[in-house]
Amino acid sequence: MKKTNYTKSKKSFSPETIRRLSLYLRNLRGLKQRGVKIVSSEEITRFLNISSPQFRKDLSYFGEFGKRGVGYEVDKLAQEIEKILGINKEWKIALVGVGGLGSALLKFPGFSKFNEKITVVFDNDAGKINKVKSGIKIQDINEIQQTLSKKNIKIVMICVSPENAQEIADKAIKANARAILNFAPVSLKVPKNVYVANVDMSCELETLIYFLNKSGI
Amino acid sequence: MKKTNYTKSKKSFSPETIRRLSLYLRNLRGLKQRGVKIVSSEEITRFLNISSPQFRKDLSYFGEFGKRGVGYEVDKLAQEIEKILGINKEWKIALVGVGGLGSALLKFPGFSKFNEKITVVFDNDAGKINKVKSGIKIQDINEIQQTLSKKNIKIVMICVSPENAQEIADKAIKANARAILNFAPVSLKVPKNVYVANVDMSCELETLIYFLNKSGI
DNA sequence: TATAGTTTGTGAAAATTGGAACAAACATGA
DNA sequence: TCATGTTTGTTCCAATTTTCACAAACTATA
Repeated sequence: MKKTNYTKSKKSFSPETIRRLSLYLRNLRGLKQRGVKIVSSEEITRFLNISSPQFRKDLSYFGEFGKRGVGYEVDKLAQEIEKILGINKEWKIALVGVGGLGSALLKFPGFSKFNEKITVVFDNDAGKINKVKSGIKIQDINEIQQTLSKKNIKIVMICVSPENAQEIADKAIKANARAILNFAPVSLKVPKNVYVANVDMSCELETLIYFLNKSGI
Repeated sequence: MKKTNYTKSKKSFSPETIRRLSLYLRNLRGLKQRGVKIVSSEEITRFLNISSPQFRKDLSYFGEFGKRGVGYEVDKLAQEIEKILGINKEWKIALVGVGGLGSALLKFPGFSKFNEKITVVFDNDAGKINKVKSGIKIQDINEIQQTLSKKNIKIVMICVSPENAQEIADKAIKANARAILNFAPVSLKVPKNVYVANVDMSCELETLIYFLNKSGI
């Protein structure tokens, strides 16, 4: 008897695939700015430390976006990846902790462009609350619950000291945050339905030092 | 005939192992500060999203550091990992670009503590050159060659705009830098003997948004 | 000393991830 | 229209990475 293929298993991809899609997207935007209309998998991966089959396979998990014998339309593929990542819609972000790093992130062009916008800012320092920074009024951290609910914000960037990071994470989650971008050098404990990404500079630096040191100065 | 074991193949480990060692170290330092003397592989991994066999195996690539039936001495293991990573000696770091992010990194406690120190700072803005920031005098970027050579600095943090990042990387490499911690959202092209680690915030954020979006808001 | 209870270190299995190869699809030019 | 050359999408295979399971080593207690 012939087996039907209804259960054709959609092969699952690595989370690394998603990270790479983000890289591809950045590159595509650069190409677009330079006026490039068509790009091949070979060209786009040439300087990315990624193989061209890897690129094609990453895309294949989500559909067919190229034309054989030709390549990929830069603009169209960029839009498709934006759709895949979900950044075709606007995402509002709350930032907690307006110290040096928090202030820098408020000005960071990588965020303010496109559809990822820091729209609310919190701090616990009375000297900062109600001041305006980069066009945004700093709110009391104790208002986080009502503000996130009212504005329906699900993403929180934590830029406070490692000692306070867990407490802030707890407050954010209580206020229905679902995703945390953590800049504090500490491991956060969160429930399973909350996503955490760590931007861990000292970890990157130490990894770098290991390989540098091993190579003999 | 009995085979000698001189050629016992030291199994090779993943680069992820190194990244995890850095995480373990941070945790051990936290435990030490809280006065904990002994820790088991189960306890230390409990909140790290890492399994306890993974922890033990990661360490096993470098030696035996625990006592069976007991666990690991917190302070001793921390020192051993510092030795493995090479951060038991002091590493001098140059920072290029004293904008918002660069200024924040100068104050970042995760770097200034321990043996990783930013000792030189460069910028190309005449208004900033020769000013002192966080106790360090900002130098002209054009002095990078002689300064890195003279002070024997091998690690460079790049905190400039994505447009200028490649040019800065080229200058740093020409000045004999061997490791680059890149904060600019761009992929750098470097020779094979230069190590690059990227701290890529927008990439992390977009990965986060993907999973958040997929989960249904 | 012997026994029971822990926890490490590690070899082997399982799972995941990346790479190579190739058929299918398209373009071009004769 | 046909042949040639190019590039994608995908299957299969190789390599890497993680997990599992358990012997070895240690403590504590009777």
